[in-house]
Amino acid sequence: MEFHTLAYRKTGKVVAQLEANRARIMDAARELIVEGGFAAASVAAVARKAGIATGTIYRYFPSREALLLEVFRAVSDREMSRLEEIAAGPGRPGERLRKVAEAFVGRAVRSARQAHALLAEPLDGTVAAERLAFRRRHAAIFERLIREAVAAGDIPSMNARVTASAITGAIPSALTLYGPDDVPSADALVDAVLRMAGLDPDADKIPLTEDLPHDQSA
Amino acid sequence: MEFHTLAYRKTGKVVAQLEANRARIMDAARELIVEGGFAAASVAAVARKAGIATGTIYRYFPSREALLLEVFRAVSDREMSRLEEIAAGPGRPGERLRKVAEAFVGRAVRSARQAHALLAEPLDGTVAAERLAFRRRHAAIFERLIREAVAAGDIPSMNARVTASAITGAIPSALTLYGPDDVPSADALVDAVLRMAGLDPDADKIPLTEDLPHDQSA
DNA sequence: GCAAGCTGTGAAGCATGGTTCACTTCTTAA
DNA sequence: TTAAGAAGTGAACCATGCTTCACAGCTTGC
Repeated sequence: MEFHTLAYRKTGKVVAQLEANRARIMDAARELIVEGGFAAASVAAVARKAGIATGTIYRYFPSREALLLEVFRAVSDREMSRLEEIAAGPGRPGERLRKVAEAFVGRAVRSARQAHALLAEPLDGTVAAERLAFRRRHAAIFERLIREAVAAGDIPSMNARVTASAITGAIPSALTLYGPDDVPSADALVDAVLRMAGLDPDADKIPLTEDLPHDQSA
Repeated sequence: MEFHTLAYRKTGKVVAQLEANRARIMDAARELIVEGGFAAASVAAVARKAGIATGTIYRYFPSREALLLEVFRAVSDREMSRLEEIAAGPGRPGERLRKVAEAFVGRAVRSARQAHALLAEPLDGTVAAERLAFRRRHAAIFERLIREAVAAGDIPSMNARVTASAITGAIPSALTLYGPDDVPSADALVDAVLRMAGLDPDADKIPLTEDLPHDQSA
């Protein structure tokens, strides 16, 4: 048995370079997905956009599927944590419900193509399962808020789970039914969502005296 | 120039046979789609299920795409005309709105897998465009009813198009979010849809002349 | 029965696009 | 400077699945 000298060891510079490359690949994939859907994000196209050879992709990701999955997760996690933050924030449940709906709709309207890719673009395999999970997290946020709002007496009693999953589908549908370039009024959509949740969309447009800052119930 | 005798001409029996084969191919495709989604309806699989050779498919349809498109159209047209019939029927707009929602939801719940394939299954190409058209027809039905209901004073003023496209997505979402085997309560879903359209779901359960509003402002 | 014309066949052809791998290029430590 | 080890390369490989086509088999009119 002989001791080999280690002629090579990753140094900080190389590690940074590798991480940068990984990020560049993910960026390239994300841009392609946003521009042309998942189908446009072929391995060859991603490599070209990232300025590397196709084979190099496989130094960073075990498969195309894994790459797309990671991109999807990164984007959707960012979106989701924002909504969860609002949902957990201060204010009456009904109020927070409105804020979450506004944030969801507003974000989706502002970056319509990304929202389309995230929510409506046809896709398959593991990524499809991930999207389902993503939408369920959406639904879970609304479901929880609806339960709280019912308990607080802000809205009438209803099936929270069904209403939440309906809302979760209503928003993407309204945004995408007429294409990513013909996006509807965000306000009108938020109003529709609030009605479905049993809230009066006009309730806070005329500021009422009843705005007691109720401690956030959890 | 010479006249050739016509040694062969399609007879009624043959024509009937051809039509039967065509129908058998479409049936096979439809069943495969319902069972396993569009991906499961490969040309080879359809041929096997129909009891013919793969090449024979192409005697009846110019391409796989065309076959799937025709199957999709046949199924969705049947669904759609039922809804349009109800929408055009008698009764107040709000009443018809409720009936359409009930029919849509009820039908989808009863044949959950078919509804899933029709509404949520990932697909691509021409069929994707056809589904969009299908969903737009759904939305158009609701949009028209909402306009009528607003005009009749049954519901408050709202953006009819946005509300309609939201409803159109809400129903499939609620039905599919937890898989085709865990279908939610149809009643709860109809209630949610009615609330979004500004109707009180309980309005006709207890036949009051004047419904006392829920005290929903705290 | 026979020839013309149509339908059925399924293996081969082909397109697409993910994946691999032998090779080159680069980085590091001595 | 040199050698070990790692990263980059891209053409070839391969899997999937739609489509074609030369041929066999059937139906019809005479």
